[in-house]
Amino acid sequence: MKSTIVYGISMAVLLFLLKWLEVKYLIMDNLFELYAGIIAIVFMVLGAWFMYSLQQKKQEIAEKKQIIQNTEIGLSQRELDVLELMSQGYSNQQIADKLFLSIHTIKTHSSNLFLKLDVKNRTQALLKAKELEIF
Amino acid sequence: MKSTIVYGISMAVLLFLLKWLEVKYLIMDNLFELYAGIIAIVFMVLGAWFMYSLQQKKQEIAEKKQIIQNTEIGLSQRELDVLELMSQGYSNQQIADKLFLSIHTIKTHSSNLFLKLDVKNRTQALLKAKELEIF
DNA sequence: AATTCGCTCATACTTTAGTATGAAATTATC
DNA sequence: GATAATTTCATACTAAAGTATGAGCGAATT
Repeated sequence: MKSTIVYGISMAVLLFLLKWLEVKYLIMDNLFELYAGIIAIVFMVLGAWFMYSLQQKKQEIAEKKQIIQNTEIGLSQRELDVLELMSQGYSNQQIADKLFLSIHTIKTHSSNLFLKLDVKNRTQALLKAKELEIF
Repeated sequence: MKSTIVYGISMAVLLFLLKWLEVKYLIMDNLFELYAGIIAIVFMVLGAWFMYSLQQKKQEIAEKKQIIQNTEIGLSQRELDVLELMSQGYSNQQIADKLFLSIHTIKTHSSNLFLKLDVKNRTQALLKAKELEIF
């Protein structure tokens, strides 16, 4: 979508430049180097911009993947909350304090998400979350 | 260093193209669009290439940082061994089995590397190791 | 209305992790 | 060769993590 627009714009700019040159270069032949330089700069920027937008797309695709995998595993919202804090290195007690819950609740969510992720402890859960690109 | 060379080459290419054009465009005026297109393409590629090499440099700098920090923290070989297995989600007992050591030794190394990394538990150690890009 | 699901909390228990301390053997390092 | 750092193991302890089970509540679904 966006790349098509950019392509159209760049083509328009090129044609505009060429037409402008067609009119002018009979009068000022010696300024050709300047025009060539302008074209070079414009398209150098365009090239850089294309590279940039290409990587932006890569990121978007990666983010979409995350969402799909997130929903497929079937972690509930609270389980995701706990997993996120867990992945940041917090203890159960710290997670309980942050979420205003009892440590018992955190342990329940922990055990449940361990089952869903098919892991034995929080370290493995962290690795699995990273592997599945949940965050 | 490398960027200077690339800059020189690109300037040389530009000058070559311009000189070539100077000679030719008296004979074939109507092919100017072609030359402009060639310049555009060449510099588009150059722009993309610059963007690419710019990110390569970023990576190199990051990698150098890793090495410096690795050596500055001063983890011993055994501590690194334990940290590596720890970062792969293994329990102390499993690490002991893999390294043919007692679980007591693993705990000693663990405590020591926690002090050196300034962390409280293995989850935080894992994050720190990732942050410092030890592996 | 009944059922399912997610969230919460609790008790009781087992297992694992982590700390403190000491000590002996090995290996670098000066 | 003496000193310092590393590696290994041990005991004893505290703290945290993890499991099993049950139960109450509310919201959504059938």
